Amino acid sequence: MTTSTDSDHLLDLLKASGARITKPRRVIVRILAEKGGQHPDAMDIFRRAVREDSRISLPTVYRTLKVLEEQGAIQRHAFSDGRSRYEPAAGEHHDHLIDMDTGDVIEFHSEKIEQLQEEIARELGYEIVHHRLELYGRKRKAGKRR
Amino acid sequence: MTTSTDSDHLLDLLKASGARITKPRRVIVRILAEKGGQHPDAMDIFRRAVREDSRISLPTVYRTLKVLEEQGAIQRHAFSDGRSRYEPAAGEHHDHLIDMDTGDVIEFHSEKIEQLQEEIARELGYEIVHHRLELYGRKRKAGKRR
DNA sequence: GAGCAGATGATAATGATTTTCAATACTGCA
DNA sequence: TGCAGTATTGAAAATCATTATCATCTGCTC
Ligand SMILES: [Mn+2]
Ligand SMILES: [Mn+2]
Ligand SMILES: [Zn+2]
Ligand SMILES: [Zn+2]
Repeated sequence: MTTSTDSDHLLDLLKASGARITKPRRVIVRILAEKGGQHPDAMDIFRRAVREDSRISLPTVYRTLKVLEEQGAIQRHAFSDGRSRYEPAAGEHHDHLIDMDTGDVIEFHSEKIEQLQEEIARELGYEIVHHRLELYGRKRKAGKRR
Repeated sequence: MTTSTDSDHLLDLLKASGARITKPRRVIVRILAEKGGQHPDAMDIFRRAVREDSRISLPTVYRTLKVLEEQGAIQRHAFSDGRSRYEPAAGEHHDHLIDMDTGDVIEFHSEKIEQLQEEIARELGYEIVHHRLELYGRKRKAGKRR
């Protein structure tokens, strides 16, 4: 169980930024550090948070997420489903493949693609600040000819 | 001036789907087929439309855009600025580089990247239905070392 | 433990997009 | 060309996710 550690890391980032460590923030940060069910949206987090402390409000969830994002502690993604989804910014950069049937989010990374992107931007006279690469697909059915 | 032709093409697609060719639709389609100022959002289109026919309403703009999208006549993009942006689905597939300072949208295409995406999805057991690749950057300043 | 700035919850506000619904205008047909 | 019947429209209200307001509360420093 690395839960405690990851959670503490987020709290440290918060503290370092001069923010106060409040009860709601403890709960929200703990949820973000949880292993299963990644890329939750604000409502997902809110629902889980309420289970731990029924007084927590949705605005506080949003406010905490915003602070964490500004601190670079978490990342916000806007997949094509309206809401924003969040994930701790721990690991290295990666992009996402979204299962259109289940909604599952699969992470991947291609150094080749990353480099090609840089190359393209350079040729166009630009410097990439950030990018977004999302693949939307469905599981390949068995019988693949060829 | 290919304007007339492009516009007519969109109208044909509409007609083919059994939709009625109304005055507002003519105006909106004409605007979408215009050459300059591409990737307009609904409000952009609405403002231009009102100039041609002050009776046109925003909901009608949205409704027409939706019909056109369902017909595959136009594509909707959700760049990271809240609103959706539209463009005729005429040409070949391409991705976008957004100038973070000016908001300019530059189109590009990399067959290599497209193939790498397919490869990655296949390895993960998926078939790509569609994808989204957006580069956000700023113009590279002169003095580039190296 | 007191004091105060920052944080919270309840509630209203936003902004983009969609829905409702009565009035209107395309279209195919007489 | 005239009409009926239905798709489409405009005005206004509703949605949805997210943010702002503001009075109250609470970490945190001394
Ligand atoms: Mn991820
Ligand atoms: Mn484009
Ligand atoms: Zn990437
Ligand atoms: Zn592409």
